[in-house]
Amino acid sequence: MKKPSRAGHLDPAAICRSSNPMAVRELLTKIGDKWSIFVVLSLELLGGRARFPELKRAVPGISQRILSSTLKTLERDGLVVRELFPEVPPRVDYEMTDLGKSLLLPTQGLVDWAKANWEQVRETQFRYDTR
Amino acid sequence: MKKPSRAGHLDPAAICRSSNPMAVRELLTKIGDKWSIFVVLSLELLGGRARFPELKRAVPGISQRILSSTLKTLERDGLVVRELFPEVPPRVDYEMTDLGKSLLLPTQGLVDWAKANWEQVRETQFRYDTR
DNA sequence: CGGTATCCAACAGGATACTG
DNA sequence: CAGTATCCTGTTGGATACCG
Repeated sequence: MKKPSRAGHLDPAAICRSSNPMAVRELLTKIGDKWSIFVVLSLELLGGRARFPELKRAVPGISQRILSSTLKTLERDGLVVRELFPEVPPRVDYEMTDLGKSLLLPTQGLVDWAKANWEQVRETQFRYDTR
Repeated sequence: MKKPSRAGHLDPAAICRSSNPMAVRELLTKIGDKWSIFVVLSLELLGGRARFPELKRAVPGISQRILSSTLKTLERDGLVVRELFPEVPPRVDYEMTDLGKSLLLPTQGLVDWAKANWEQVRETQFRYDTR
């Protein structure tokens, strides 16, 4: 397990040097898309394992096509696993992997930040726009 | 200051309930775009304050137009401040705000995750693609 | 049920040229 | 110097219809 970075002081140089910075951007682009975070969080909310229509209900507003492609990307990345039961009608379970669950933890950091500061961001935007 | 969330167990329900979940997605979409993170990190790397061409040099590959619009968005969000010196030729300084700096901290969590797990993600992708 | 195929609108962002 | 204007392309994602 990786230990959480000690707070206090942050070294942006270390951030930029750490492995390849592209990984960071790719990760952010990936989980920063319109639905991934919600799908991951909803799947965890459903106990870490759920069927397609359960997920669809748990993520209001998502279309079938987007849920499908989002899950495929998550599966490709190893964050969820897909299990097909060859029944009629077919049934598919999606389950969080340990890797997927491990991503929830740092995500929490951003959630906390958004929770703590988003209102201020909105106000700043408003002031900027109404100048 | 917000205290880092205690590890051990994570409550996704809390994540989903925390303020509005839209804030989280908007934040991720924002910093998950192609250049924002690099601009923010580079600005911090340059000591938290820099001029336009310094930033441009510090972020290889970014175009003038994109750097400009990225900075404008960051300014609108209150993550950086823009200071114009009415000289000829004009000169503009960009500086990180405390809010902007505070975002670096949770970002570090994702950086750590990417550093620790990205190779595994790539391998998983490769295996998925070559099936 | 759990998708894929097709079509389309919106937007991000790159190249280039121009301006106060 | 520090942008903006214009043009253009690729990608994201929404709607709908069809398939095994």
